[in-house]
Amino acid sequence: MSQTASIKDVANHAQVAVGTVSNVLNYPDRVSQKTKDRVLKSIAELGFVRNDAARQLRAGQSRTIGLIVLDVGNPFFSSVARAAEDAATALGSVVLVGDSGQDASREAHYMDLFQEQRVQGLLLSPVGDVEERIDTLRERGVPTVLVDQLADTDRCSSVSVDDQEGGYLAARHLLDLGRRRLAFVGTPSIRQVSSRLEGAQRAVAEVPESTMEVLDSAGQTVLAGRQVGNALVERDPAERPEAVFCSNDLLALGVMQSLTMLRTVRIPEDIALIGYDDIDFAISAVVPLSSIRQPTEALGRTAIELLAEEQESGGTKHRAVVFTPELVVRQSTAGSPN
Amino acid sequence: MSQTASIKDVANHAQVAVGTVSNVLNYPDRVSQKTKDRVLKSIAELGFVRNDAARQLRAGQSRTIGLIVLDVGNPFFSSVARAAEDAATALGSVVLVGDSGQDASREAHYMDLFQEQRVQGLLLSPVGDVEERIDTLRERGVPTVLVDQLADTDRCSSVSVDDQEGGYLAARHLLDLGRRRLAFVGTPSIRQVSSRLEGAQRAVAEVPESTMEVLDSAGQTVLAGRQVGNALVERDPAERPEAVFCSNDLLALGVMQSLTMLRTVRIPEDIALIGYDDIDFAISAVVPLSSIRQPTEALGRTAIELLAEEQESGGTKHRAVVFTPELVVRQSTAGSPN
DNA sequence: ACTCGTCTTTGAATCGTTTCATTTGTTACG
DNA sequence: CGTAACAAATGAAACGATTCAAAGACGAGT
Repeated sequence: MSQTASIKDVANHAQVAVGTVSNVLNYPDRVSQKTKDRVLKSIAELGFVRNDAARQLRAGQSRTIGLIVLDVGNPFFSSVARAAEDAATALGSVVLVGDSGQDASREAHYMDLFQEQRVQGLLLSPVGDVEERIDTLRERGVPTVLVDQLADTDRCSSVSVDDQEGGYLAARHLLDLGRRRLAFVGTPSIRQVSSRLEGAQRAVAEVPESTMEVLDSAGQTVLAGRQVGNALVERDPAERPEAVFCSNDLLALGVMQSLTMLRTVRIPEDIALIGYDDIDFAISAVVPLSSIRQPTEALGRTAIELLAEEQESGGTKHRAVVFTPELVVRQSTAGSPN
Repeated sequence: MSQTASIKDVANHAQVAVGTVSNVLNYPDRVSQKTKDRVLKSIAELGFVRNDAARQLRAGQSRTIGLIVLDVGNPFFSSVARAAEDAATALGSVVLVGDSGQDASREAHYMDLFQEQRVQGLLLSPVGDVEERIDTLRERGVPTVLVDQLADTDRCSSVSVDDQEGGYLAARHLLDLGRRRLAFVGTPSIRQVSSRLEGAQRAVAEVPESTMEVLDSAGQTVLAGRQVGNALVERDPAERPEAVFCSNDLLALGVMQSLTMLRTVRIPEDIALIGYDDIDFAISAVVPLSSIRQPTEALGRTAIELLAEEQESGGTKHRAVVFTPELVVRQSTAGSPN
């Protein structure tokens, strides 16, 4: 009683064969009402709970989908995760979330773990170069969908948002305000970030006399943003950029904190500031933050859909869905456009 | 090759017995160097990956810990979850996170799921009345630790923060500012929230002429806060409270958005506002938000420690750890104290 | 050459399900 | 009354790892 009862215990207690108990659980129609009642009663009395490990072992597959994100603390990812969970639940699956924290070894750790768990599939927002590993996974029958990053459709499916376009929109917006000396804050080693940077550089290239410096941040968190912000505050005012584009809202909020802390810098008058992701907290910032909105629910939902397609096709057909980002203008970039 | 190789395949390929392969994996010392090399080579060639289901089945236990939180989107919980994950990783376990969304049926769903997975233990931030269910779990050998809620030490362990004290601190602070007509915003059906409310009421009882109305919000999110805020804005100014205490920062930020949107209400002059949790975003709000800080890392870490203790004692000894919250004063409650 | 002890290796048994070919039971019909 | 048709129940055989008693290999000591 103290230890969990097995299906065999239930069978003994209900005076039936183990197969019958299994049928009650999985194919209730095959069992007569009378037997069913008896078995269910025994299940309740013994407090029987299915052993998922045994079930999986037999089935050869779990009902589990692995999701590896760059940072669960980032509302962008928790929103994507939530959407994916909901979509998966509707299909009778469960999503396990792993947080790589932008660390390639933690990412690898979770990939190994999920492989051992024989997950149905993997949703991955990659840190490093994972193309080879994904090939391996596919060979081993673990379909993978890249999330928030475009993939070759030869290799695997992906859902993403056009980061170049988003970067372009952000920088173009800053330039349209009349700002010429821009700064980009982020960690370009992440592919999404470098795409946003490229887009921004394209916009800068279109406007004569405009420049953009790149400030590499230590991570993509509020804290990292604060550090960059402090560095900006310490600069000679003439050396400060006129506008700052942060590769996500967390960074932007951190930068904002530092800039506004000592009231030496005014936003947007002295420095216009724009983030990326349009998280819920952007609107309620000290200075409501302009941002680039991404459709998080659609990302999460589509990721699950694509995974289902991969499974159906046996991992042969891949599809890349790309959403379009949207500029959201708020006070942090208010000001007379030229 | 396309399908995953089993330990038996490896054994054949390396010309050894299955037991030897298992030993290479689990007790490398028992195996001679020569054999080990050969087996490892076969493992690499066949791309063998351990099947966790089979391992668990045999072991009777998984290396998994279940964590059910009220809302992963809430930075408070994602921070606790992160700390718990780190602590668990150090012990060689993995944390699976389930989001109940403050819904008792989703909570039950995850409890069932984790039970089927035969988790090592459960960390639970409960929505409804779970005491009975916890008794059942304990009987079935699943130790449970309540997170962010005090428990009878007869039944199970718990890590929590003194919510009454936190509520008292918040309300007392508002009263000390000279405010007399307070409002409390939250969902008192959640135990943590009702404790905070009780603490606040204790403070109000200490100050003559002071009152506090209770505004029941639909959830504990930014959106729910916005709704309450809108209702306050629509009130006749004379009917509005002089100070508002929200049972968490998300609600407070939502209320703040509504109040400051139309600039009809000034914070803190017209309404002083305080939240709870002191999430990272509180400091960078339109009006930097006063709050009650909780030690999230300590909560997560301690939860795992207590779970380990439960396991060692076989679920007989329980312990309740209670941390003390801390008032953090920012601009949203600035003003001359009386 | 033989025994003893140590170090390796073996392979059958086990964990708890699901599956499926068989057996058993029941009803209907000629 | 015999049997065909169908429904319900059975139980042995997987699934893939770990465990452990037993067997095998090998060198040292007598």
